[in-house]
Amino acid sequence: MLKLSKKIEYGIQALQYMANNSGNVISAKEISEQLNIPYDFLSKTLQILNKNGIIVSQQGIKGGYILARDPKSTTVAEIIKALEENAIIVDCLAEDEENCDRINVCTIKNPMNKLQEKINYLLNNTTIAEFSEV
Amino acid sequence: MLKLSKKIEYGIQALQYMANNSGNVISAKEISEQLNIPYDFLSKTLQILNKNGIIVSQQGIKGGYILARDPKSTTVAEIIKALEENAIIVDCLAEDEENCDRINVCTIKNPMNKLQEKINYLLNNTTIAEFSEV
DNA sequence: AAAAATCGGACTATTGTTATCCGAATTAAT
DNA sequence: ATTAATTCGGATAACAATAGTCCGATTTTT
Ligand code: FES
Ligand code: FES
Repeated sequence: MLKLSKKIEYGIQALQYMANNSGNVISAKEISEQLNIPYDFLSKTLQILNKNGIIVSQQGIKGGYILARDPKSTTVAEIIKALEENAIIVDCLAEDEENCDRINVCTIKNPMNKLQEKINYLLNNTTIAEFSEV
Repeated sequence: MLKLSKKIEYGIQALQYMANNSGNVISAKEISEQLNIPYDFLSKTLQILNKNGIIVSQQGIKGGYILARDPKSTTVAEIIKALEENAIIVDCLAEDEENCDRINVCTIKNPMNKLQEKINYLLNNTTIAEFSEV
């Protein structure tokens, strides 16, 4: 398994939708209906993206969200991080490496790290803008 | 999340161990003890790798496993497939694409596929041999 | 015959993901 | 002021996937 969560998938799709409607405040309801994403789940996702600076919210009636930045400068890596997830392929590459109870028997850390860095490069170099270009 | 399963992680580490002891038949018990991997779980993993041609088993006392091929020609992508898992980042890129109930509202298939292909390239070009070079 | 190993199926425990619910706060329009 | 539409935020439930365990059968060497 090497799958992105629905939170990330929906998040990216929602950001893509917002990028394609830039200038307008878009409500969670609109995105939910247009993209057939469960409303409550999407709301949570957008709230997290707002909290972490990827989008800006406007509360109250007529409220909704707008992209905080140029789609060209928002990377998939940043979105994943903003959604409070990560893209780490094996436990031992997590920040708190000392935490891994396999550290003493681990013989794959270095080679796995090479692979990880290449994946990071891809995620750091794919932006929301690329999702807008259909 | 973009994590490899323990089955894959243990599998790769076990193959790496076998590559470093090539020529010898290695038992699941030995690998389990040396690498501190749960025996039953590892056994299952090795049996699947055997069934799908990555390693060759020898039954009975003095039995165990040997790599079926040159470590240089066994890729991570092949290992994942042999373990009957996959490395597909979003559902809609699975083989049975028609199966995805979001196909009609999906606006991310093409861009996600580009990312997927780049990841596939990495997995197809990383071999067990690279895990042996410490 | 015994011992040490693979084989294979079933099962359980644990965790992680996905989805839902509900009440509170905010804001615009009436 | 009131109402309506929205975001906010915490709790919880339903579901799925992962990880780990157990046990008996089979194979093969000694
Ligand atoms: S498995 Fe934790 S250090 Fe590699
Ligand atoms: S989400 Fe299934 S086709 Fe894209």
